[in-house]
Amino acid sequence: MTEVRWLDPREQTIWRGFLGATGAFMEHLDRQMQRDSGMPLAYFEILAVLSEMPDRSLRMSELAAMCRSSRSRLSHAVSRLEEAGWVRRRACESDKRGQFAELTEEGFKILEKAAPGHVTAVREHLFDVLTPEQLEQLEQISAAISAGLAPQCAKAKVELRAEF
Amino acid sequence: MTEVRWLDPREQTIWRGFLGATGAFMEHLDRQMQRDSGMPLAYFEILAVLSEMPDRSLRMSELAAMCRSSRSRLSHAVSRLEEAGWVRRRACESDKRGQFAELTEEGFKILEKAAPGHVTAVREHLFDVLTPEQLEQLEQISAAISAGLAPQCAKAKVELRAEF
DNA sequence: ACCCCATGGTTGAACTCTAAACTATATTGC
DNA sequence: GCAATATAGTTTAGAGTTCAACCATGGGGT
Repeated sequence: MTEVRWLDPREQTIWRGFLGATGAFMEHLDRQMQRDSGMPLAYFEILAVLSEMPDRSLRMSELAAMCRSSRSRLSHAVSRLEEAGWVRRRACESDKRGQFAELTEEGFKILEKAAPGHVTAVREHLFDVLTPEQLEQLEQISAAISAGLAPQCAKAKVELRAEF
Repeated sequence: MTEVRWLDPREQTIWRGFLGATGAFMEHLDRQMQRDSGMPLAYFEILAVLSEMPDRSLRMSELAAMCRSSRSRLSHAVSRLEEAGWVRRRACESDKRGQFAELTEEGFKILEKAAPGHVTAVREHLFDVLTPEQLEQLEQISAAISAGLAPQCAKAKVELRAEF
């Protein structure tokens, strides 16, 4: 139980800047998707991930992992997408607990319509505003943050077990 | 109406890395706050911003701007925080449409309790995993993204006017 | 074979967020 | 001074998310 190391003014500036930039950027992308294609960005990501899979289908839990989504959230989302006719569920033969989510033909068409606007927005507000060096740096920074987070998840699991 | 410039594999990697890192990081902070202090990160930010103001109070719209929140969202959030007794609304004398949100003594205490865990998490997963040079870079990158987004907002307002 | 627990996934309730409509006050231009 | 419009903030309805509880199947150990 040591003393808290508060953020000094310089760190505050960096932190607020980071929050502001990523927050505004993500919000912009989400709004763009909602406005132009009538779905939240998270749903677009589901369609996008599915479209890149052989058979355009994936087990629910794998899909959740790829989309950084909880199982519950994905389940709700897929239900919604299923109602829209863009995704269909299929049982898994080898594991009867399992479910596949599969992109429908209609879902693929919707994805094709939505993708250009999304990619354009990403390019315009990320790749076009950063220099090649900055992109390199951003890659390293992202990697470092992810790496610093990974043990945390592992630790959480261990602690869960340790409760007995 | 020119051709879409799709992301090449390298750009895809950077983009996915960025999404993964920021997504996981923010989610971690949100979960930490929810678990340890029973409120979403967004609510903590409201309390934090208020606490730094003279009189610990701020007009609703200014508060919304500082928290990168819509007016509607802030209104809901403040209602919730008011129920909890952590914030109180006060009418504005000079502009009778206006409202101040003011941090209560109890709200300040809650904030003091929640802050150490939050700051520690931010430090642990951001400042401790990046080198001083990377922090510098991140600051520049954030600034560039924000700058690239700012004209967009201005443009949106102009277009709104142009509809007449 | 059976018990125990882990895993895959869904569900329902409570909560948060968004968008649009709405009220009330302020401001502007004639 | 008044109509038109802009601004501040709230409200309502609907959509999305979270959390915990839940069902069903799978996989050991004994």
